[in-house]
Amino acid sequence: MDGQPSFSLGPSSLTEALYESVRKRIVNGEIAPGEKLTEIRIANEYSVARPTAKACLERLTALGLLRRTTHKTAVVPKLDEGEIRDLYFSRETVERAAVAVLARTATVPAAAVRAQAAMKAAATDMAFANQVEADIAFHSALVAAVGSRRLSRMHEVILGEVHLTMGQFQAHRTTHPMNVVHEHDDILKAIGDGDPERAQQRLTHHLDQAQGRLVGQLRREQTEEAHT
Amino acid sequence: MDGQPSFSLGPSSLTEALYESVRKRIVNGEIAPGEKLTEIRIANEYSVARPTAKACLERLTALGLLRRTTHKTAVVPKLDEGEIRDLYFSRETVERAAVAVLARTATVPAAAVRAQAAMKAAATDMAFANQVEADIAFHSALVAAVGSRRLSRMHEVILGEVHLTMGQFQAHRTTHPMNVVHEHDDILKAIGDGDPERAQQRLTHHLDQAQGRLVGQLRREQTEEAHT
DNA sequence: ACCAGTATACTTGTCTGACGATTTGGGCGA
DNA sequence: TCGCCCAAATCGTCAGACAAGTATACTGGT
Repeated sequence: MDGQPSFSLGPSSLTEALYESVRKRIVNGEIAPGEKLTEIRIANEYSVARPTAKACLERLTALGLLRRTTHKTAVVPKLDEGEIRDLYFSRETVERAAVAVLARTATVPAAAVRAQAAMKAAATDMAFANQVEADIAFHSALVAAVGSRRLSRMHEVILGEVHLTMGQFQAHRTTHPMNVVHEHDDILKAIGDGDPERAQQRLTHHLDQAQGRLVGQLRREQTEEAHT
Repeated sequence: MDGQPSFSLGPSSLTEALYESVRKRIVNGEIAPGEKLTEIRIANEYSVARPTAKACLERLTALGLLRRTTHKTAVVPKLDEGEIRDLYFSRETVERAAVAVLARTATVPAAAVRAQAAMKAAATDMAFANQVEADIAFHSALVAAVGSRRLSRMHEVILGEVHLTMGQFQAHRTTHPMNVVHEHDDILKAIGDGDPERAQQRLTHHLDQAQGRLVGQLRREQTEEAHT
């Protein structure tokens, strides 16, 4: 698949490249939730040694992108409603702090506005994958602009699970993406005006909407599944 | 919640036991900051294979308890003032969210009051190590009572670095521990009264005090170091 | 005589292969 | 039909060899 060396100054380390590749496949939904991911399978698919695959699975497990108990096969998790709520509670905690800090100095991250532009483009092209990508980039830019290494690290883990869940529902996506774009704009506007309270309020609203869409999708899927 | 097993006989896994042991040695300051921690050293000290030691060091690096760049030896970090501020900013973000949730339902965690009792006992006995331990347990109980797996996971990482820093300064500790006990009591009181705003305010005050003590200690150490 | 550049050796990290321990699933017997 | 036993598969651990980077010592030049 990865044809030429092309540029592929892909992470100098082999384990790093492997990790990134598997991570991408998981969050993009290429590997279905509940699917068994054995060390041997990874080792064969990528032609690497098993310990290398093992290290990769351990890292992904630590980030919550895989579930595994001792002596059992790792599986990609399917987040239920309770876990989605937990995830978004944690996400809200981190991002509220971030936008408050940014609004206090009226700092609008350049990377966030770039992500917004990319999202609008993806919305008109109906490119779902790019949409999700841009959405992640937007929120990531918000937190990164705070300049706190630890906050960014926490957020990265959270966003990993968010990305995973969005990727799993990506195929059946129905809601119009422009709503999301407008909600993002509202947040940036509040930050630019130096209004921390409004920025936090807008962010909470946006995340509540997103969470609602996910939970709704999940319920729809479950009822549909019960009919089979 | 932390129900019965409570025997916690050494983790069945060898890697787990090794990890816990090394972690304890680091956060307790038994391994000085700046000290080189090679894989071979760990392997020899515990009579385990190199890959096992490697996995251990990788886990600790991921948690921020070790710093390592490619092809260089892992060292236990010495947090400078900027990093301590970053650490406490992240800590405040997480714990503020926690106490707000608890205060909203006026839920005072039983584990927290137990930790308070332990802290008072340690204070009268002048047992520094137990003091730090109880302090960590108190804040950990606060977050755990929220019931959010992800918030607890983030907090665990943060507290690891906090523990590390406190352990490094533990020897030269001068401030009276009763101040800390009273600050903790204020927080619990506000939670019990169901007053989220005051609980957050008390928490922020407490963390500012703690951060100030650490930064002060750090500066004193540096000037003292410059005289040699 | 001192400084800079280079080459060598040591340390460290990474990758590969194999063995033992444990859990899960299926088949046989009661 | 239920329980026990066996077998297959998977995970955890150990041992070894290769490649990369860093530090040190040496030599040449100033």
